[in-house]
Amino acid sequence: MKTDQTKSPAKRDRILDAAEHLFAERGFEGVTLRQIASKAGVDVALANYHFGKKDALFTAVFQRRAGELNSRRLAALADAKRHAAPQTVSVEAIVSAFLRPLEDVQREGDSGWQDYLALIAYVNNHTYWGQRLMSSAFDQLVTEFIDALKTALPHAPDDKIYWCYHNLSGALTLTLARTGRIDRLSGGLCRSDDYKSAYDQMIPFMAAGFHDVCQPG
Amino acid sequence: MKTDQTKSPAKRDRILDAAEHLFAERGFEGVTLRQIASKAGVDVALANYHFGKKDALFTAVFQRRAGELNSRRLAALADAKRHAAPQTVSVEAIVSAFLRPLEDVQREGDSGWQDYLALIAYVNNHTYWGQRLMSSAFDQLVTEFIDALKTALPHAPDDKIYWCYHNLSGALTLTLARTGRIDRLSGGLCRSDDYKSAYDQMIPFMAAGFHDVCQPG
DNA sequence: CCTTTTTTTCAACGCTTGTTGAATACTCAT
DNA sequence: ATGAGTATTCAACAAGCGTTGAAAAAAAGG
Repeated sequence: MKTDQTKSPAKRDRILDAAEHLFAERGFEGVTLRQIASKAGVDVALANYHFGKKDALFTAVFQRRAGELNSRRLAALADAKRHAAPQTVSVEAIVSAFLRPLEDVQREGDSGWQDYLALIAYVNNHTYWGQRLMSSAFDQLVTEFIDALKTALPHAPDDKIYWCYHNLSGALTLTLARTGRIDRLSGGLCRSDDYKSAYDQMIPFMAAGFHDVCQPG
Repeated sequence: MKTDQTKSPAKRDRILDAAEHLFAERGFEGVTLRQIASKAGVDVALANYHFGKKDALFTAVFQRRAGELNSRRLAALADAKRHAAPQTVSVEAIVSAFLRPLEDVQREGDSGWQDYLALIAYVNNHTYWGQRLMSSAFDQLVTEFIDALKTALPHAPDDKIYWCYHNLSGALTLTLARTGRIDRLSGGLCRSDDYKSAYDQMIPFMAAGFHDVCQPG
């Protein structure tokens, strides 16, 4: 059997799932291969057989779901453009296309997606080697969304668009991390795992911020 | 000599400085005590003598500057209230009081403050044990700012206030992390270490978001 | 100057880590 | 059934980890 992706046995995926969960919770150096193997119910050496070094396993986990996430977001952006035609798509619709696919995948029940999104948060905030992974996986997609924002805000200078996207990305990252901090601060009134409420308020919040910062005056 | 805080020798502080820098860059498990000792120019065992276990060293680093930061922010908030009196202080002034002290300490040249703020970003995004540190150091301060926001937005339900603060906190956290991602996305147009630009746009952005989400209708 | 206390280094401990090569179990086409 | 190819385990390695107790150096006190 050649390295056939479709016929890969279950244990390979169990390793990816276990690594996804643990890496998202405790970071790259915070997890040992033995913890991953134990959670996956396999021997330590198996991770090395399938993925090589620990770095490569982390990269494999990070890239596994990136393609599908990008597809869903691009489809949402295309939908928004189609619905708006022949007018240009609004900032709110662009932000919504950026965020709602995240809510969708989390709502489909697969807890792996929740782990994956938390892993994105970890990588995105990581100074040292996280940015290489972020760029390779998401730069192309982000550029498409930023281009759409430039079209929706034709009077805005580019640097303001980027800074506004930075705000959006930061707030989103903290949401994906699900740290439980808002639960504690609010005395249980808000919950970190309540994605719907998070996005329901984040979309108009960000749209208002974009418009205020990027207004012509 | 009893444990006299004021007469502590220089090597103790050098350990804190080195740990601050390395922990902020690579996280708790990503740094070894030997790396810290090497950067500080001392023996490995000295960290243990002064601070005990590795966890305690991390906690000491995190708490070292928390008090002064809280003082500066509280003073800024009090200033804003005084200037607004007898009217209530605006959302924009509250957000500004929350953010500008960060710009101040970074501008004073001490590179340790930059490391410390990046360390806050690391801890704030850490699911597993970061929240205990965040709460013990900053919950009281944040509650004061949120109370001020509730006063400035009397018609807003509490949960919306908390979600809006979550957005602010997330964007700020990504700023403090200085990952260099905005530099890459913008092709050098924006720079992660340009705090002034970051806050100049973040303050009106966040104020607009608060007002939009929390408006009565 | 001698004694006491604090600071710093030295040397090493026991343990865990990522990684590997060889041995075993499994899969499946013929 | 057999045998080639893949998947998985086993056992162990060298390296590096956090931590420690005792020795040495420095500082303080009278």
